[in-house]
Amino acid sequence: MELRHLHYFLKIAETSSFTAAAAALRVTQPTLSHQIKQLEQEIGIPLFDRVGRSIQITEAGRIFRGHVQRALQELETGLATMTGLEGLMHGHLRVGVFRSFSNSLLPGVLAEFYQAHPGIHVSMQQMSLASMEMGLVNSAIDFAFTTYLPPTSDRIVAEEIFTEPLVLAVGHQHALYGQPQVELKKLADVPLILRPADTPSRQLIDSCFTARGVTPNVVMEMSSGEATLATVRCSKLATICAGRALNGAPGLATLQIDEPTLRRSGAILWHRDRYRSPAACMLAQMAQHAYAIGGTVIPLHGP
Amino acid sequence: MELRHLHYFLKIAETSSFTAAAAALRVTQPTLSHQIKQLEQEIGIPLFDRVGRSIQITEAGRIFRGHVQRALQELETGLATMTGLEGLMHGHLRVGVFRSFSNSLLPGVLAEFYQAHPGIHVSMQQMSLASMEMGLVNSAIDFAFTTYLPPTSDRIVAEEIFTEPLVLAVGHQHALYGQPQVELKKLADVPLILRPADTPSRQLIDSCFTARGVTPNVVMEMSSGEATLATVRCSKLATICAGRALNGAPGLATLQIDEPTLRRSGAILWHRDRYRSPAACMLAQMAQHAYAIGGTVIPLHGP
DNA sequence: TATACTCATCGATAACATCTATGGATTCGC
DNA sequence: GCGAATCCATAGATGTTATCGATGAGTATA
Repeated sequence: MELRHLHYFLKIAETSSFTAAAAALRVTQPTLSHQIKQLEQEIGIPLFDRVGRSIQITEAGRIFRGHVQRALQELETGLATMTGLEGLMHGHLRVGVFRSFSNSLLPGVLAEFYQAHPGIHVSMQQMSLASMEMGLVNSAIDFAFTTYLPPTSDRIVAEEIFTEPLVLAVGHQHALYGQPQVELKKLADVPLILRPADTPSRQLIDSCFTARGVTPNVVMEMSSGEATLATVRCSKLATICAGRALNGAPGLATLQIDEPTLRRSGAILWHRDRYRSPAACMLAQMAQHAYAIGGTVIPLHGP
Repeated sequence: MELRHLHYFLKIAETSSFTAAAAALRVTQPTLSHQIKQLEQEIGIPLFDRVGRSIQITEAGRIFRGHVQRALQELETGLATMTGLEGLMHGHLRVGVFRSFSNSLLPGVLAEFYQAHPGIHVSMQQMSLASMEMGLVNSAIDFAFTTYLPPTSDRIVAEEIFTEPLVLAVGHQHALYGQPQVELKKLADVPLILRPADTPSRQLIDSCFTARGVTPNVVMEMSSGEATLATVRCSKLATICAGRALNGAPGLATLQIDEPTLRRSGAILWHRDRYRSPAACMLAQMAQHAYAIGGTVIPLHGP
C-alpha cells in the first residue's frame, strides 16, 4: 500500500467512477483498475462493488475513506507546518554568543529580527569558544557569534562580519590624553590594564606585540571589561580594546595604534555540514548587515 | 512521496541510524540513503543532519515525524476497523423482507443473530419484489428474504432456504373440516378467499390451477393474510396458504392438497456481482439453518 | 596510525506503474 | 429491439525506479 493507492482510492470514491477519476488524476483508467485491485487484494476487503457499468463504494470502503482522508490531511498539515517553519513563520533558533558581543550591536539586531519574524523564538546564550564548538557539533546551537578566532576544529567555519582596529583607551589624567594616535613601540612604556593571559582577547594582543618584538607593560589584569574601563577613566592607566566596546563611554579618549594587524574580527560560526535554516541565515545576515553599516549601538554605560 | 518513504523516515528517526534502520527494515543502507534523499528533495527541507559518521534529525524533521506518526496511526486504525467489520465485530446490514416472511421464523433468527453479533446493526424492511431488485442493484439492501420467485432480472440470484406445500385452511363450520386432504379438482367447487390477482402468491396459485385445468372458485379477495384467516375461521369460506403461515392459529383446520407442485419456496435473494460481507453471509446462513430444522416459530395469533 | 564503522555514490538489475489496445458487459437512444 | 456509446477489466509492451552490491569518503576508536 502506497500513498498513490490512497489518492487514487479517494478520487474514485469522490467521483464514483474510475473513468472520471482517471481523467482527474491524469492517468488512464486501466491504471486505476489495476491499482485499486491491488489495494483491495492487500487489505483483503473489496472497496468498491462493480455493479454493471457503474461502481458503488462498499461499507468497508466508506469507513476506510474517512480514515484515509484524515491521514492524508495529517500529512498535509505536517508539510504545511514544515514549510511555514521554512518560511520564517515560526521556529526556534539557538545562538551562542561570546562575551561582549551581546553588549554592542546585537540587541539592536535582535530587536529588528523579532519585529520581522515574531514567530521565531530566539534563545541567546553566552558561552565559551569550546562550548560553541561542542554546541555546533551536537546541534545544541544553530550558530554562534564570536570575536575571536580560530576555532580549533575544521568542522567549524567562520563568516567574518566585521573587523576593527584595537585602540588605546585612556582617561583624562593620562599623559597621552588628547593625542590622536600612538606607535606600538611606545606602548612598551605605557602601563596597561589587560584581560587575564588565558583569555582569547589578551592572547590576540600578546601575539601581536610579540610579533613586533614589543613587550606590553601590563600592570593589572581584569576579567571584566566594564571594571577595566572604569579604572582607566579615573587613573593614569590605559587599556587596549575595540573602539566599538567603549562607544559612548564618557571620560575616555581613544588613540589609534600604529599597527594594522592589531585588530579584532567579529564572525559567525557555523558547523561546516549542518543544514542552515532560513531563520538562522536570516538572523545571521541581519547581524552581518548591521555590523557592516554600523547599526544601532546600545551604549555600554548610562549617561 | 510514498508510504515507503515515511516508514523509512520513521525508522531512521527512531534508531538515529541509517544502518540500523536498514537492518530493521530488511533493506540495504544505500536504499535508505537514496529514499531519504529523494524525500528531502521532494519536500525541499532536510530531515536529517549528516554530521560526521552519525546523523541527527533536524527541527523540521522532528515536526514532520509527529505528523507522519499520526497519519500512519490513522491508516492503521482504518485497516483495523475494516478488519473488525469484516470479522463481524460491527457493521450494518440492510435486509429486505417480503411480506409474511417476517412473521414466522425470522424473528427467532434475528434474535439469535443479535445474540451472536450484537455489534452489527440489522435493519429489516418490508418491501415489494420490485423494490428488492432495485435495492439489490443500487446497494440499498444487502440481500432479501422472499417467498416468491422468480426475480425478473438475471442479475439477481436466489438461494432457496425452504419449500413447503400450500394447504387448504377451513374453519369448523366448513364441510371439509376434519378431512385430512383434498384433491385439487375438488377445489373448483370450494368457495375461496384468496389474495388479489396482482399479488405473487395469488399468481402462484392461479398458475398451478391453470396448469391442471382447474378454475378456482374465488368469491372474495383480501390483501391481508390475517383478515383472511379471521374470516375463514368464522365462515364457510376456505383459503389456500402456507401451513407455516397459520401455525398456531386456533379454530382452523388444514387439509393437504393432492398436488405436489402447489408449493411455495422461501429464498434469499442476492445481487449476482456484489460482494457479500461475512455479516450478510452469516445472517443468511442462520436463516437457512433455522428454516431447514424448523426453528423457533413465533405464533401469528395470541392464545 | 591502523582499523572499524557510517553514510554517500555508482552501475546493474529486477520489479512495477503506466500506457495502448482490446474485450465484456451494461445502458442509452432511435 | 437493436446498434452505439459508455464503463470497467484484462493483456502485453514499455519506461521508470526501487533495490542491491561494490566502492569511496569521512570519522571515531584502539
